[in-house]
Amino acid sequence: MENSLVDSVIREMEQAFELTTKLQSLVELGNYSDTQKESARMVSRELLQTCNATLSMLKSRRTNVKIEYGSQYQLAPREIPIRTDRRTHYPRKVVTATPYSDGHQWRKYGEKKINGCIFPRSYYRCTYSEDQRCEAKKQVQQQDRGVPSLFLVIYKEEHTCKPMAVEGCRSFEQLQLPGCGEYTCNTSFPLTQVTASTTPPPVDSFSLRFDDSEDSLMRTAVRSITEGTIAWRRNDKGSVSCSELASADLEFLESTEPLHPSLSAVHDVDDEDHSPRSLGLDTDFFGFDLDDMELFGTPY
DNA sequence: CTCATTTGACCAGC
DNA sequence: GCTGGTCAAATGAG
Repeated sequence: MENSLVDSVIREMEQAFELTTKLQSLVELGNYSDTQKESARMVSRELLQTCNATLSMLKSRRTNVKIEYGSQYQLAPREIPIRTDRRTHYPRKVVTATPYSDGHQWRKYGEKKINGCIFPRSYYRCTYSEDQRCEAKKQVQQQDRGVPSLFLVIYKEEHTCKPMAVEGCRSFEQLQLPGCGEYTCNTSFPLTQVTASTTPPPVDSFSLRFDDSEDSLMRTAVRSITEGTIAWRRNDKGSVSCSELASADLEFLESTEPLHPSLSAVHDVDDEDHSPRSLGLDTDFFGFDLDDMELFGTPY
């Protein structure tokens, strides 16, 4: 695809991304039943997922295309820093509600009843263990307690394979919240997915919402962003990307389990009309790292 | 027919 | 001998 056309499609998709986020906010604020809100949430998540997947594909294509000097849509390819996993120590223990959707493909090779546990332990190895000599393995064991069901996942050995795209899987750039635990976060967000095609309004605060699937309550933690904690980058086309948010201490206003699978990271902003709106990034947590007390998930 | 899962057998470490 | 991890034949789904 021609580079300028790719850029045009990217801008349209970014617009769709932003509009979906806006729609999501409107639904949350609107006078709808819980069922209607849940349905809307599901649809908007699907939309954001689709936008994100399309954007990822387009951007990866664009970076491979030589940008012609003087092109109408000349844009420096946005650098999307490839985050290396700091959790390189193995085995790595994770408690998650979604043990089977971690972005990799696994093949089960055994199951064992473990002493003192109600549920058996399942043993998986990477689907590409033979094809690509990938040594990655994991053990999955449902916890005896926990509603909804929680699973202890022990990862052994790092993936060395290059997995094929899995239908329905989200992009795997990780959104990490180092130091999470006791409902207090010291965040360092690689918010590379948050973009806005319009001139950015000033950012006033940053909030995290845990979408509690148990009682459908939205619990919010809000903390003002202090000087120097956020880096909004504008380019000469007026688009903006938030690349990093460092050292914003967050404390949750209400006690809630940190293990629920959905989290929204929302930047509350005021635009020129001083009407609040949000630039959002939703994340499905698929794990809670017991070793590092670290939440991680995938933005979409 | 192919491939993934299931499940009992086997093995190593303690 | 017990326990946890892996193997491999049987089974099932598509």
